[in-house]
Amino acid sequence: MPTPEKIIYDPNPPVDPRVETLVNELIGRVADKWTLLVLEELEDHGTCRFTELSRRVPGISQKMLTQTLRQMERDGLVVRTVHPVVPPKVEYCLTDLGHSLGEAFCGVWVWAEANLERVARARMAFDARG
Amino acid sequence: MPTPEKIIYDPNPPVDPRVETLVNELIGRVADKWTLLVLEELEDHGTCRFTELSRRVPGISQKMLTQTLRQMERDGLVVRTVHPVVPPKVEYCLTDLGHSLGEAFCGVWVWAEANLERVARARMAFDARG
DNA sequence: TCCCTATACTCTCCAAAAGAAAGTAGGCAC
DNA sequence: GTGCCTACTTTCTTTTGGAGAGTATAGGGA
Repeated sequence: MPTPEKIIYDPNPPVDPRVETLVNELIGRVADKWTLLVLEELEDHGTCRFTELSRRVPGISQKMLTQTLRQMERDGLVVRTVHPVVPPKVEYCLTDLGHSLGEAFCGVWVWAEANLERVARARMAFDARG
Repeated sequence: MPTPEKIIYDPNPPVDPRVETLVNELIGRVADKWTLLVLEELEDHGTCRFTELSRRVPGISQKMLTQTLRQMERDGLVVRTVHPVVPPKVEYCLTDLGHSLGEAFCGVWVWAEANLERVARARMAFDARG
């Protein structure tokens, strides 16, 4: 006999599971540490060059910056403009979509700033409990 | 002679760089794929047991679920309640802090749902350009 | 002439993180 | 005894990430 498959009452509105999967994937893609930090820099400083970003985003490697920017470009979050000069000059800026994502993340930045202390205290308490 | 250290005008309000570093760290910690998905499940379904979560969060391994829950507990986002019975029973639920983070992320879920199509189209266009 | 600089990558190598799968504890039903 | 149940660990393999060197090209200086 197959597993009887418990019926659990779900108080939430029925959502197409395929949409949910896609949303989860997109969240996983976009809620990435480096994507967030790059997004924030471009929000704050507008159009930036590659080296400028690598200086501004603390701790990012060139490899990850390139990779992150490519993915963001593919997802339609940034535009990449190449100026055919020597030495090379490439500029990145947010699209409307990228900007709207930045706004969506605004609440998280505010939360982080507001709750730094609480998290720090929670960690100390946890670590003290062993 | 040391590098002359270009002076760039920064239009943003001066923020203590130490605070910024801490916020960045916290964002990196909290804006993690699995943390987000677990947070969302606990928001939607309230208190959950370990196995329930591992069933609900698509694709998570037991190792990552344990690890994610531990970190969330350390950060004060969830409470872990052990019922000393056999077989073991452990329940997880969000704290106020966890709940507030869930609300902060709400905008991102809404954004993802609203912009799935745009991202999909952007990707197709990008891939078509080669 | 040769060398150096600047920029935006790209490549290679190694360490760290994540995933898959099997193992563990310890009562309980059979 | 055998096997089951849950919430983990442990081990092993694969993937990912970071450090650092290499690349192309034009202009400037010795």
